[in-house]
Amino acid sequence: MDHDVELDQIVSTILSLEEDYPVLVLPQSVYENTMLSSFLQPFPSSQPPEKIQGPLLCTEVEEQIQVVPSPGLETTHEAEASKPLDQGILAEEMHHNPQGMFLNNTHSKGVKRPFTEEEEEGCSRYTSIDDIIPTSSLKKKYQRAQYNEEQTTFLLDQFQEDPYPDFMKRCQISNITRISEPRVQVWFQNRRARHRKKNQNSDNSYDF
Amino acid sequence: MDHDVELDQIVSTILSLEEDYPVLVLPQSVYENTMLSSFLQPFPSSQPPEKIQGPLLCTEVEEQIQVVPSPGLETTHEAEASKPLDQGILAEEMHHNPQGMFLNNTHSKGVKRPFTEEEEEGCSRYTSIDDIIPTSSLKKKYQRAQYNEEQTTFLLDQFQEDPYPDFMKRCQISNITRISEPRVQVWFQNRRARHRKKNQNSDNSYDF
DNA sequence: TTATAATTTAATTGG
DNA sequence: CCAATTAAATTATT
Repeated sequence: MDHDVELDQIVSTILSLEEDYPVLVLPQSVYENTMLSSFLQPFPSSQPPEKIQGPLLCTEVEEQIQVVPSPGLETTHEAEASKPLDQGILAEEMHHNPQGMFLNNTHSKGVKRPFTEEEEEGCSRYTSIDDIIPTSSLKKKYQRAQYNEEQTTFLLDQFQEDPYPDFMKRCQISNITRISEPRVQVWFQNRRARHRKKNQNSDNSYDF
Repeated sequence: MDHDVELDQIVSTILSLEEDYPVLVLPQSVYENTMLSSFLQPFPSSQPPEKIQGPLLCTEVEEQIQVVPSPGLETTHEAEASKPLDQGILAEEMHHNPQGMFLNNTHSKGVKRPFTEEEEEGCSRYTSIDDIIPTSSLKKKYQRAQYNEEQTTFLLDQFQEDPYPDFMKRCQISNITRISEPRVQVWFQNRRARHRKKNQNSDNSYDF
């Protein structure tokens, strides 16, 4: 479980800056029926995800490795901001317009996630050459999340609007879906890879 | 595949200055069994890398994109020197890191590589959602090298000795591993980042 | 088995 | 140089 308190605080802080930032593009139905601000709240708990407890589903964890009691897992996103985060946040960057036109080569626009400890490094699955850690018993279990349909639908929707969400957008998505921001990032990476592979095949398949 | 003839010439030139320069620190076994000079030669081709043809592995490329015939890929490092290399030699400087600390950049020592054309692009921008994610047809293919174990072991060995090899050392490493000098530099950058991330809890992970 | 989450690593971008 | 992020490839889980 990569619960990162520091990152949660940063996410909370950056979410408080929402007003200065372009908001997520939401489905049209949202604008018709609902206030926009209500969609920046998490999914209502009235429809609890089947297997998801916190922001991340842990399929078969809470082994003996789980030591940290994970204080306030359900409310970490709403936790009070306690860090000024006065570095690395430049609200007005606008390298990207909502129509999907990128002004320069990079997709990495807007606010970037600061350097936080995530992915504890000692748990490499692969026997790297320099990792001379013979104790495979300490190896952490491979954790695989599974997102419910509500979450997936929302992610797919956002993917349509912007397959390269910056840190700010990922925080908003995280806040809504209750999926931690790093998992959101991984989801988009995998989604892009899948999209890329699909298009690559379709490019060459027409001459069959 | 960033084959840069001009850079190869520079590499060759600087390698010719080896006598005036400190030599790579090599594993102890080298001193016992082999002449030092023999290790400044490339890895013997008697053990050909499985998928590596030249200095760079191209997993599934050499498609229609590959246009340049890459003249003398295997011997570019030994090419005759033709450029005096009288520019870009600065010994010492201070540099600032985003964490707010000024570090004495004692790593950046010796000869530095002059600017080379890392050119490219001018690629057309994308307009539709499907084209935001670049595919191989639209964009120059992202080429990912993969170094074999012999190369990786040698690089790791050198990293242990000096995580900040200057241009001269990188040329030597390039000459031995048959990995182009820019790739060597990228490898060390990524390696330092990984090392930094692994023990970022320590006081100053910038000190190796 | 496929689908997909997670991990590793080379490469890129911008500062 | 560094931080962050990307693509590519692979591994692991369901």
